[in-house]
Amino acid sequence: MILKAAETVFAEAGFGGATMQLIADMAGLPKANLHYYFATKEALYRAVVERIFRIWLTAANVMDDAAGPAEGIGAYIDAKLEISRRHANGSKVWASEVMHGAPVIQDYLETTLRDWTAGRAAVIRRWIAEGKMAEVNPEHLLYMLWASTQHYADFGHQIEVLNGGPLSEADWTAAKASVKEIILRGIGALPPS
Amino acid sequence: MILKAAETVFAEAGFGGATMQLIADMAGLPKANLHYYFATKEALYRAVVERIFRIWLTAANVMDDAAGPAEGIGAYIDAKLEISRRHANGSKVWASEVMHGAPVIQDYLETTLRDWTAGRAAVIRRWIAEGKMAEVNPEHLLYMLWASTQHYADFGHQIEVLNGGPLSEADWTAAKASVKEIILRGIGALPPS
DNA sequence: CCTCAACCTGACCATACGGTCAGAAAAAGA
DNA sequence: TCTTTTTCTGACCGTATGGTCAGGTTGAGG
Repeated sequence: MILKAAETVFAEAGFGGATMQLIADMAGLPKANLHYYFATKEALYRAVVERIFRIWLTAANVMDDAAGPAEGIGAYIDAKLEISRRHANGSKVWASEVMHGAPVIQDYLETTLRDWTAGRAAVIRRWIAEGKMAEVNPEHLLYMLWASTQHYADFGHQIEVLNGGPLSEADWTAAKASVKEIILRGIGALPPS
Repeated sequence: MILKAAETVFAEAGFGGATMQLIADMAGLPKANLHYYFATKEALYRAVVERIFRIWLTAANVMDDAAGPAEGIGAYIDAKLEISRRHANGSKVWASEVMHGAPVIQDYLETTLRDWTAGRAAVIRRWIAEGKMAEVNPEHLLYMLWASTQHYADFGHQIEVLNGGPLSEADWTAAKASVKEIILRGIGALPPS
């Protein structure tokens, strides 16, 4: 799987640090063959980023058919942390792309992501109006959800060092519980303990 | 200022994408002169990263002499968001470094950062024991603090696109208020609204 | 068995990059 | 002023990289 190999190399070395030779080696085929499927390094990179963005958006729909914030946002946190765990490399490539000014997926940000964000912000506003949660700024809440979940992928190395090794099953469970507990209580969607 | 120029270029292009020529141009001196002050690209990069780490640690001390979590963690959030605003490039370079496995500052993670983290986790545990906040996992709380504050620097581009332009003074104030409100209420350090 | 298109590959090329170096300016001492 | 040390610079070099290309291999259709 070329895309898988490319994702790994791009995540580990960044776009500039990645070489077609490295990707080819990891995918187990000669470099020239890569150029048969992807004309340029940028084309391959774009394919990787778009693949991640799709996963990202798909998983985001768990928030849709939820009765209230505790259920909807809770499920969203679980889903995003699961992505951080299963697709850590993808998350890193995405983070890298955005950090460098989104040279490749600027249009996605301005269309798909902007629409998605506006939609979910509206849902949150509705929940607030229905008295199901505190009056928090929906956009900043969304940023916080993204930040605290993706952090486990993007800064996974740092977390592993501080944790003294890779996160165990129990560690991941604790992470999910902690993030959900703090945020849900923080937005007044949980009874205060 | 060479370090300033290097920080900008490394932040915008990543280590692999940055070139000594670009940094030299931005600093306004010939490339060969860069190599007079910094023998290799890696040496320059290391200097940039270490500079950021110092800022990062220094600002972290606001949490020290605080009576309780509302005050201490609140001040820490303010300080870290201020860093995200004033040193966005530095934050990006740090994020990039960690994301790629911390090839240069691995030792810092294992010594200074690990010690700092353990110390602050102890403070949080004390606050919990004193009944000043809810029983949350201190480590995961710290990760959440880092994530939700640094996000405004590392993903600043994405936020600006969604915001329809750079964050205004009021936007930054709202960001600080939102993050503090949700987290402080989330850890039971604020009266529930 | 032949044809043709899709798939694959070793060898090659132009370029851009990190780094070097001999020596010029400039500054600091005497 | 002369000497020495530090700072600076244009020109240059070896290498690694993205990309090309002519030709080989494979396999489905007839």
